[in-house]
Amino acid sequence: MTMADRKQDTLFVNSLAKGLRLLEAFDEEHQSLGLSELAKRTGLDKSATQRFANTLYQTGYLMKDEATRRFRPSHKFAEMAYAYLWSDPVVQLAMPKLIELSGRLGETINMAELSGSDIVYVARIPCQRTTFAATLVGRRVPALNTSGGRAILAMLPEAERRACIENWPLARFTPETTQDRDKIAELVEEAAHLGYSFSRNELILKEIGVAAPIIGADGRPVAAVHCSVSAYHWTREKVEKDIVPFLLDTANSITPSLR
Amino acid sequence: MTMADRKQDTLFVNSLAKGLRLLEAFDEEHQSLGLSELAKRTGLDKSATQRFANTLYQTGYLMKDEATRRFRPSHKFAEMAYAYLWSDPVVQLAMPKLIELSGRLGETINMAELSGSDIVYVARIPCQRTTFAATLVGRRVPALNTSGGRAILAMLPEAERRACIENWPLARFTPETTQDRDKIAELVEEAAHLGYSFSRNELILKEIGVAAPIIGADGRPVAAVHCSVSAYHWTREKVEKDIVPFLLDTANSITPSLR
DNA sequence: ATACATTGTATCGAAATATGATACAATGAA
DNA sequence: TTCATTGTATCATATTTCGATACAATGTAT
Repeated sequence: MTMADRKQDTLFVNSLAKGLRLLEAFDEEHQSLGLSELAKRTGLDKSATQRFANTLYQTGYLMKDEATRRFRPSHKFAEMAYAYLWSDPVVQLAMPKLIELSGRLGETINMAELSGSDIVYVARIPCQRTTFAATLVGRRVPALNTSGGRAILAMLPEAERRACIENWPLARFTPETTQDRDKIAELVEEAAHLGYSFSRNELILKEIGVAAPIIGADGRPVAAVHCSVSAYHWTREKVEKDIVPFLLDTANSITPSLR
Repeated sequence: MTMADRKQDTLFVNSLAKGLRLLEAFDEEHQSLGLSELAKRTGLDKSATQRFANTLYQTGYLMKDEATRRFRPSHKFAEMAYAYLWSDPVVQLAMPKLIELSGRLGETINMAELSGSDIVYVARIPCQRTTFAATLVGRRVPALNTSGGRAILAMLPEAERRACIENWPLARFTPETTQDRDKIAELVEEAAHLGYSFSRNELILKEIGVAAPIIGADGRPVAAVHCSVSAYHWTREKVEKDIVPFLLDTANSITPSLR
């Protein structure tokens, strides 16, 4: 449905959608925004931006630095995450098992769910050496560039898999981030055979990632458990020996039933 | 500003505010909601609820189970948390230090910020034995019922402190949750002297909590670092000896500068 | 299987609400 | 100081939302 169609749709409240656009204007590069920057980023005119920003401020979604007049996301953003995490049966099931895995391995454990062409981290148990961005829930990363995403992809039917690999966006995080779709196809193929996916230097240099898919009750992959270790201390062989068995075990034990 | 005043305010977009009410309708007791339940909880009529829910669905904020027609929060909720956490200078500063502390103590570490009369957990590093709700970012708990909240309160000026203790809401999580405001005043007083706050059985039975405040550049408390341990393995004395020094050290090292 | 209550979906005229142009104020840079 | 930029306030207009109503689908009790 295009924007024009929505204009006609009497069940679509444009004012709400526009207001939500303001919330989405805040990201890594835009931690705080002034009114005119907000207008630019949302494509709304000055007056509309003013009204929506004010509304979000009054309702507590945005904070306002009275000195600079700039807006920033508020706690409410974090509270919303709670509502989501609490409601997600996979998270409920997984959490204790992820903690256990983290205790056993002593390394960073993540869980991510597929959201469109990205994965979204929904659980993170950091350890020393974990980079800041990798400690925060809700981060979105293109699925094709992560072991987690590729582990999930590997469990999809052949045709679907292929289409995703062709069309989904790629990003570049390090000089080594895989940009070649044929190479990604290979990696996914490999993951389909092994039952887990391996990555190196994709998001951060000298980082090794292993991920195993979590399969839903309908047989489709819903998420991935992911372990991230330093290439200074680990080799692929050592990971396969000391991490993969536990990782697979954990992932397999998290199989959500139909409600 | 009351609802009636807002009606007059041309800078307040009611449609946006109403839409946001739907998002807030989801909490611990309401993981998924049907249209009429949503209407009941938000106080909107059937048609309005229909339009707003549909809009939130179209924009990806709510998921819809096509079988049951019930709505649920989506990943977007978690992504918003990322925007917030990323933008918060205290979180940025604190995260690595919290991880270090967790590594050193081997116990659950949290950080919470004051939000009105509640504290909101913005960072959580769980360990074995951590209960599910205590692993999720964004949880809101009445400040008076937590060591974290009381540690923050203790750093406020006398008069302000007193007013909060008189007026802020209390909840009951266990039979032992402190309900007596005089007792709470005592505990806050103690925290003001010691520089940290101690709790027992407040949120969960057999849980001991210690919390130390983080002071902002303006001298006012902005957050608290919190450590939670089992009363089966720990006593107050042992906590004071083996945990408090490190906790205070960590909290003190997180002092955000003015931008 | 049938009737009934409940919940969700679709439509539309009326009117309240958001619109966005504009003017003004405040800030900060030259 | 002047000028450019950003934020704030106001208002007539018509676009949007409103909410009553009718209809469809679901599930429950008889």
